[in-house]
Amino acid sequence: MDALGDPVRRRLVELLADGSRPAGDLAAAVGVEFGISQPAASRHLRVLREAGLLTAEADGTRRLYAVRPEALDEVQAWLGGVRRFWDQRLDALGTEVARGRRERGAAGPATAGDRDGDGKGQAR
Amino acid sequence: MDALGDPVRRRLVELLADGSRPAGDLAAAVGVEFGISQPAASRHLRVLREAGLLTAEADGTRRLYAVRPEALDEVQAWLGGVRRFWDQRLDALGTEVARGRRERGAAGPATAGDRDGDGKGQAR
DNA sequence: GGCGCGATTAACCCTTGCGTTATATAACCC
DNA sequence: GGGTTATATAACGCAAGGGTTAATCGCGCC
Repeated sequence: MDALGDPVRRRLVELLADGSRPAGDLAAAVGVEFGISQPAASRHLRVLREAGLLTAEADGTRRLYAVRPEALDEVQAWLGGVRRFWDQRLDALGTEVARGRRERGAAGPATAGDRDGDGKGQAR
Repeated sequence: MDALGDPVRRRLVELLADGSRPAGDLAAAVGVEFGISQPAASRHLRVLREAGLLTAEADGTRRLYAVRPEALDEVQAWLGGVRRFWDQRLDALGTEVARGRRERGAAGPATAGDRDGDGKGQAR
């Protein structure tokens, strides 16, 4: 999660949200968006790889990067741990916010659906 | 989310997961855990506050800190956006995939560097 | 009012991290 | 083999972040 503290790296992960892409592709994207060079992007990829967030698969002369879902599970698990208290508190208020949340495990795999809006009437 | 890139700050958020606590309390906790001084902790709190992750409420001579749930919503939203692709992929294959993936990793945990064949069809 | 305590801010140092340019490695193509 | 392309590494400078100690602010208390 330390690796996600950098906007460039977050962007790289975002770019890989829809599937794997070659390093050069990614480097070009963040290069134009952040104005950084190819080696810089390469090192960001390295950091993400070593942090376990991405995987690199050699494909001829290219390297295909992809996100490692398990890593995202860990992030989500951490987030869930922190949110537990507040979520149940909102529950007690009778809000339906947490209605959709039925994660039974710590890092429930089926997590896509439990995203609700933040329309909580926290009048505080 | 940049603010969460620091382990001390993540720990502070964790400490506030169960409710609000005074600054001195938090400073003592991370102070003993990370071996940092009280002013250092105070500045971390400041960063988190300015990042919108925490709120501070004056209580006499103390300052009660608490997490701001909306901020966590944003993080979760980002995560959801990135996970969309794989989640729907897992959904399509059924939840068994996640379980099967786990069982297949019986020989070795699939958390470290185990890149199992996630035959991803290029969605581009 | 003066004092003590909790907390933040100021001033400063020093390490970390990110950026750059230049160079190395490796696969493909002729 | 020689050249080209794709990616990674090396070497290095510089700005930023985080740590410390010392000083400041605010509030409660005697």
